[in-house]
Amino acid sequence: MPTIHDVARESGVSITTVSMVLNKGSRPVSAEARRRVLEAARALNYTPNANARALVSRRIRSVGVVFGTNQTGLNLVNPYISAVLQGVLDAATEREHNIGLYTRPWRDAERDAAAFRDGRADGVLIFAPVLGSDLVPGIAALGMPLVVVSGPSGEPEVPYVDVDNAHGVRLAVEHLLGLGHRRIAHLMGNLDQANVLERRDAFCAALGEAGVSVPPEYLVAGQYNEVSGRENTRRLLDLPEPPTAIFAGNDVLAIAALDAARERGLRVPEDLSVVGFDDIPAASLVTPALTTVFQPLTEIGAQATRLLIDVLDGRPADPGGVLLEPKLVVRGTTAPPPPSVLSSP
Amino acid sequence: MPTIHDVARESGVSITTVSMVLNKGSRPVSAEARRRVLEAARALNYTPNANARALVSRRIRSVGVVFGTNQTGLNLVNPYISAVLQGVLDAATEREHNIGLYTRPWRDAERDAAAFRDGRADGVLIFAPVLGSDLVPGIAALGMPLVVVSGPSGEPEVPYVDVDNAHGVRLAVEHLLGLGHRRIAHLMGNLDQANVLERRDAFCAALGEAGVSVPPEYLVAGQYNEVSGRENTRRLLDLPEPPTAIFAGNDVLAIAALDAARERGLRVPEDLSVVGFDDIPAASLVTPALTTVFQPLTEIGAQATRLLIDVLDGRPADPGGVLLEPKLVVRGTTAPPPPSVLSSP
DNA sequence: TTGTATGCGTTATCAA
DNA sequence: TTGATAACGCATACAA
Repeated sequence: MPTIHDVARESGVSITTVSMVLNKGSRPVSAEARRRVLEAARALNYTPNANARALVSRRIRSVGVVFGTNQTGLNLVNPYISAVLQGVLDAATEREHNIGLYTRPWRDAERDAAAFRDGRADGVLIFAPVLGSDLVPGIAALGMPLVVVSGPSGEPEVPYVDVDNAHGVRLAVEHLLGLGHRRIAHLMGNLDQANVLERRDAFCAALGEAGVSVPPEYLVAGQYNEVSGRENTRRLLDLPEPPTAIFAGNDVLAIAALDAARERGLRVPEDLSVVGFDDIPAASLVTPALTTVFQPLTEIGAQATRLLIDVLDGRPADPGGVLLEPKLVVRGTTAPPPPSVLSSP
Repeated sequence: MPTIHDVARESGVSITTVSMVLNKGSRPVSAEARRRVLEAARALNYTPNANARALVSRRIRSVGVVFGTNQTGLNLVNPYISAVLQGVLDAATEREHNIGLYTRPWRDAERDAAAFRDGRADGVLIFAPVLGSDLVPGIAALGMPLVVVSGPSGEPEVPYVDVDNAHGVRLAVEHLLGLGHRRIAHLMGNLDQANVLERRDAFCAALGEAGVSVPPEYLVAGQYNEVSGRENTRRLLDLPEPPTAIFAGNDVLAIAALDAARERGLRVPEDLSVVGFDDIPAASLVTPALTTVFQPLTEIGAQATRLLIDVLDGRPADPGGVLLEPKLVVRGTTAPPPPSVLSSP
């Protein structure tokens, strides 16, 4: 592989000059020297070695991606994750950075945080860290530039980008309330995720303000997957006083709820209304199409990435978090509750 | 950031010894020295700098990912791509390699191939290169280890991993033939992709062997997206003698066909049968659920990655390609053709 | 306008 | 069993 020395020799100049022209350095280079360098570089198919360059410049122009939920590993098939990663990719491309995916499993910050400071990336994006994990403070303490994507960072100095969960939930609940629903249940993911708690609290708050009480059995926790969604929906429908509407913590859960309802012979939206969260591609494919809260996943990934690269470039980031606005997308799974219920005691 | 020198000083040994114990080097180290080094390394939160290491060892334990269709950029939201990338991720994790996503736009090999040899990755995975692109031969000519994912490499020395397209198509066509269909159309993606050509050829061959002729207007090319799928399906349904079954080149096209059929008031599968290809998650979510040809996307990504890392580790890869087996998944969009058609001339 | 020399943090070679 | 020291390929301070 050709090195800067080869280019220098070939073009009859010093390696400094080669470096200067290839890096658009500030120092003056004669037109002739420049021409020769460029020609030689092209002839030799020369590309600077990023590692050598990083070693001296302390910058490699790559952003690292770390997955907060290390237990399960990254799941790109999860449309939520891939949409966010797409945003990261877009922004990184636009700012001329590569992306590095850290694959090494980690357990705790004490032991593993330092591994993310191995020089492969200039800064790190942490995807949806689980609540109570010490990874974020651990990496931050090492002085590694850090931004949290899809979740609060928990640390005042660590910026984060997320959707405004409280606002999104409010949109969903108010929609259901407006249709006349009063018996509204909430299908939740795992309580070790911050967004699950945020959505639950916002759910209770929104209903509370409307003077609607939430029986504890209407709040069902589980996982953000189909199996959990189906089981918990069945549980809900088996209640002596089943809900007339279900607000699911995400679309996967909502789609599972659709399935479970159908299995029970309930028509959606006539007998049961369902609202999701995320607006993943599948939401518009199911029948009837899912009413859901859209969150700008790609934009969340992109903003977090821009924020991180700003920090890397020495532009200080505003402390605190950035909350992007969700949007209610009304489709076919919501309608007024059945009359029988309206007139019941 | 602590360096190997800090660890050496802290533990009272030379950097050579530190390097030896941290890399499980072959040379003997006293138990006492080893203990002290380990202790110091942990106390200092030391992590070896991957760039410095790569510079001398010429190995960084990262695999690069390059997207063959550079025009549109990577689209992770495309479930096809994300499933393959997931497999890459799994295999890289298992073999203790990181993943680097190359984001720089490229045009032609002559100008851009060398950029992938910048030392950030030891070898490169090219995703679905477009037909006629000189990128694969270009990178290969530079001596960079290379494996093509989801597509033929076109070069005898460059290994590739893909699904057995011909077999998959045969499964689909034989299923439709077995149901009694004779008027079968094929919705295609862009003809600049190898798999599109392979599927088309296999389609014609399978029907030909069964003695069924394929009128040219039954072969419609477009793009692998919904808009194209919908338009081309309408075109097909508007034919004087419309098909009774549509074999779509991928699931996105098939789902679009479902939509277009519904729009025309046709019932699926009673009036029209539809078969897809890929078995993306959405395939089982649509109503009725899509009959399709499953391809092991994640496994394709994983095998390609293992192949590449084998090469990097000095284990020579078998030349040629690896073709993984598809599987027919019969769901709700296929049935015998309507009787009126059977009895028509 | 240009070149020489130093150091970035490692691994590996040599000598002890 | 251990320690100097020379690369690795590059950017840059210093010198000319």
